[in-house]
Amino acid sequence: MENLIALVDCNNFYASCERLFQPRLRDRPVVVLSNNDGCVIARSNEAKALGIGMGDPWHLNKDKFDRHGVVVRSSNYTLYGDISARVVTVLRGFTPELEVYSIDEAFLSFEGFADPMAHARKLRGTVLQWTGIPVSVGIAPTKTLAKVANRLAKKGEGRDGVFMLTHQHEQIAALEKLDLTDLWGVAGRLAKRLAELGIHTPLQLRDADPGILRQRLGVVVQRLALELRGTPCHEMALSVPDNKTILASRSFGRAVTERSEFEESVASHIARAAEKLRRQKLTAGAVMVFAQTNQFRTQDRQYSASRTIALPVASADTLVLTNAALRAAGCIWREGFRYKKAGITLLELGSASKVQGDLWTPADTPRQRALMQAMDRINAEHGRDTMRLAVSGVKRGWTLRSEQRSQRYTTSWNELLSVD
DNA sequence: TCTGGGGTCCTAGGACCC
DNA sequence: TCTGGGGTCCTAGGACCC
Repeated sequence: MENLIALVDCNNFYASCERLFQPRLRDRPVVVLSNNDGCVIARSNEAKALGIGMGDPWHLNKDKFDRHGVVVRSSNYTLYGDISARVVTVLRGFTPELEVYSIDEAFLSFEGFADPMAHARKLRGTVLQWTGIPVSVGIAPTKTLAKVANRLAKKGEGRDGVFMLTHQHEQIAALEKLDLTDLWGVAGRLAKRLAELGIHTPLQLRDADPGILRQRLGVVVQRLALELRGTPCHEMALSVPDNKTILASRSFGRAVTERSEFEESVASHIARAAEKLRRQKLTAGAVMVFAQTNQFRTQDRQYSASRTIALPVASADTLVLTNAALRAAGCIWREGFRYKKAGITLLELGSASKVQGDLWTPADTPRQRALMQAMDRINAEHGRDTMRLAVSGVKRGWTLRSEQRSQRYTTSWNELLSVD
């Protein structure tokens, strides 16, 4: 069987974690609350049966929870992260290729296994035995179909929490049981736009013309439809990529009107974000601060704003340059109305281009040498190994920012290159 | 009074450049 | 100096996921 993917999903993960160490919570409705005990983010099956919804605010439901004897827990992410790692360790024993998709889900390549169902059942039993966490397994040729299979496994289709969708007729039968918004990647807005195109069911989406989907709704929806047909569009990501953003945010919990209090909050959030950044051994290319008013107070005028400050940052062997800078350095030249890039591997990194440090060695021109010397000089002045050359909109002018004090230097290109 | 926090990817549109 | 077309860069925002 080619390209079989298993999605392993922990059942009611946070609630299951709480139960591990509190046996008295077994068979009782359990909910786990978000950071500030604001709203429900996990529910045991018993809690779901009481009609408690994902995201239900606690302060509006306290009475109901009391009435039904619901056990309410604050979240403990350290604990959940630890148990998640244990589950992943067990899963690694069942496949050579695994993608950790979220704290409670992983995609496993089941390619080449003689009896995937038996393998999955064994996996499920082992995870439960070794970690105490119940999981469901969905198996299919694509990630999107594996999600579908997993969903049905949770609903009791298949056997022992395992459900497989290998044949087309099975896939079609499965899709007939779902709504559009049950699909991975379809929420309310998209469902509405699909409906405008006359697509109301997962099966209709599966059989829609991919070219028209692409044209009308974008590449994401096109991929989704192809995946539903069994054509993989999402590769397995075997290693965990570096974060592209790190966010530290909190709701205030009450109205903040004093500037000083606001500033204090911003400072502490930035400190927390920076801690995460250092723990992951990353550097930041920019800092963004945002704030918004309480969207639930619809009687109030709403406001939101954000500011971003670019930081000049690069690892020791990487320079971050814009194309304009490369062009100026003679690495990119113009031919007619076309630009050509000379022997450079340009990796798109956000909207800047990331250029490997050895770029300068093979293509060594006087202009490039001058640029490097100029940058060296400025770096030396500010005690940095590397710096970013940012191109401002000033005519024939370039803005350099040192990392140290975010100072700005505006100078002409020729002035920059006049190295003494 | 109290309504989460942390992510990813894609697209549209304007400024700017040559 | 004018011209037009096309590319890049940047920002904001939408949409979705867990």
